[in-house]
Amino acid sequence: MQSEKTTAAYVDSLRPAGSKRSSKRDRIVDVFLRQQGHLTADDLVDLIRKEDQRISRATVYRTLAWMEAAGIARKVDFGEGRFRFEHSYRHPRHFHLICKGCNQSMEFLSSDIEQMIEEVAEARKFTVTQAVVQLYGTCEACTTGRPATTRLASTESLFARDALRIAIATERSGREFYTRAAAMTRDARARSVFERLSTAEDDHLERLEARYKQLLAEEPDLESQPQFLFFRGAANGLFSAGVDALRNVTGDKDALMIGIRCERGSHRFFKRYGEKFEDSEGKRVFLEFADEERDHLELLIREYRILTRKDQGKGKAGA
Amino acid sequence: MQSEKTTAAYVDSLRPAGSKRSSKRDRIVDVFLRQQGHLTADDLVDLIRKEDQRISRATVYRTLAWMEAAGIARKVDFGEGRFRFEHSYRHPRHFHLICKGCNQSMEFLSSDIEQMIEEVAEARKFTVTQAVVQLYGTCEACTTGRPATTRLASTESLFARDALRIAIATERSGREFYTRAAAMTRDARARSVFERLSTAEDDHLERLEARYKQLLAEEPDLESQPQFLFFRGAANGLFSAGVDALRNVTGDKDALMIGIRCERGSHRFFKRYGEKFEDSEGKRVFLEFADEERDHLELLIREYRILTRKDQGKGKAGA
DNA sequence: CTAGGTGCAAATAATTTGCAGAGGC
DNA sequence: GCCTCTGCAAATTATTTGCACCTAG
Repeated sequence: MQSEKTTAAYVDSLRPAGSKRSSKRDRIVDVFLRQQGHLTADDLVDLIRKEDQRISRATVYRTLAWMEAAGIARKVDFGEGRFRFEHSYRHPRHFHLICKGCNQSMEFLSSDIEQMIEEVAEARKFTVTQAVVQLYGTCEACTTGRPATTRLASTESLFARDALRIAIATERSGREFYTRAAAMTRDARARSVFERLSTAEDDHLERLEARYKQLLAEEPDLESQPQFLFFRGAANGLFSAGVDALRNVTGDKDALMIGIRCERGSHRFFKRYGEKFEDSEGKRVFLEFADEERDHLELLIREYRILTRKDQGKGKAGA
Repeated sequence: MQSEKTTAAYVDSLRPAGSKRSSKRDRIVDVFLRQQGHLTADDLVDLIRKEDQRISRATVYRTLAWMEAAGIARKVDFGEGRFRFEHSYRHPRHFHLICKGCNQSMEFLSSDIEQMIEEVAEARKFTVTQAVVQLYGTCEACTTGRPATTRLASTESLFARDALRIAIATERSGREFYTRAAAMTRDARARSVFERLSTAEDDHLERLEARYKQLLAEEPDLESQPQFLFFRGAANGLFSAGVDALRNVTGDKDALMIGIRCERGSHRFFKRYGEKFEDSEGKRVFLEFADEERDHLELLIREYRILTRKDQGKGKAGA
């Protein structure tokens, strides 16, 4: 459970200027942040009433609107004819699976869907501010008997777990890519760059694996929980396509170009998913890695330019 | 504009058993089917009242529920706190872009998103009955000035246009694939199969192109309308990957195998999109092509088996 | 002191329902 | 004649608002 201090700091960081504090609102926000799942306004009123009878339904509605404006709460619509609310604290944006049998909702995220959405929006010149993806149907528990899965882990933990898995696969494939590239590269400078990056990826890999272990130590049942983050191309690491491509490659420049492409994808991945956390340490680690991948990227580009100049020099000399 | 006869037949085909007809309901259904776009219950009441003052709001609500149950109407929720309704007649299922500026909604479809959704559902063992994808934001007209694009074409026409484009690209790439495969194949039987299929694809191509031209003749501005159907892998035809793959191939069996894979994708495409039409001639054409592609597929598989037996025979004879 | 914030009760807004009468088969 | 459909008005549900009072800065 999160300490009150942490959520208080979180709320303070979002509290809009020119709004006065009030004990009622603080109490509502506090109760709301202690919940998980998707509450209706009425659910929240009931929860509040357990702690304080003197809070009116109107105030709860007003506070919900206030929290939404502040970015503390997100309004979600499951087509029930009323809204539900989920909080953003340590809770990245996501999509929903909604079971019509048990009225439970599950969360997931798909990089691939997000990307397709961006492509559609771009083609239509549409600026997306909010993407809603909701799959209605029947969950596993309702289809089979009723052994409802133990749903314990927070979205944040699941997100961290899956993002780390992808990151680890990426670093692993990156290490392989750079090791192979170093072995096949003739240009000495380029080779030493590949060697350096191979070592760097190895270092990242160790840190990520340590973090993954730590995560599992904190929540041992995390590994058995269902997949949350879907990211097709990255299941084997963002460099795995590059490793394949390396096989049909002859020049050092080609290897650098492949590295650039992979590294760019990798940078984007860490940046994008680092930013997905509304708040957390995971965010810090991912953004730090994003920076390092960007450094790698720049290094590769620099090296590519040098090699290109060399070739041109040769070309000119030869001509 | 659709003839009344056609929509009447459509409604009759969906009318549930044991329900009796009534002039009021018929009138409401008729008015509803004449509209396009997403109507609120109130919009519909207003429209009805223009033709008949004696119809009550309750009846409209009840008829809307009746139409939804019959599959004539689809309830859509744009998070406005009330529902809207769109009809299914000649109107395939789709996703929505919703502009918060002008409250207009646009429709689109993405094969890729649909596929990702299926993958997520399968991984979570979730049975999806309805997939909602809604992108909220600002449309082009609201972002720039106000030259609102002429939105005239029906979803069905746009769907037909884009599906035909993909189909044409697929047949074109299929023809190229089979022509090349025939040229490089040593086995006489297999070669003649490839030649036959090349001719078949050429025939399909002509028919599809004729249909496409006809579509444009009916609605000349169709080509300038925005993209409706998004299907990444198929922009260059479902065989284009096969054409590429053919370059790195040596055996006749490999060529057959690539053909099988492409043909399977192509069959799926025609089947899936043929079925998307709630009702139409496009459906018939697509399903007919799906059948023919399935025949191709079976032919290829048969040929593949024969070639495999030959090889085994040789292998045994040689051993 | 003054701009918010709060409670209460009334207002809205979309949709549903009970009931008595009308109408199709 | 029976069962469904319909109109009307009242009920229900989720949410918002007017207004008088309260409270933090």
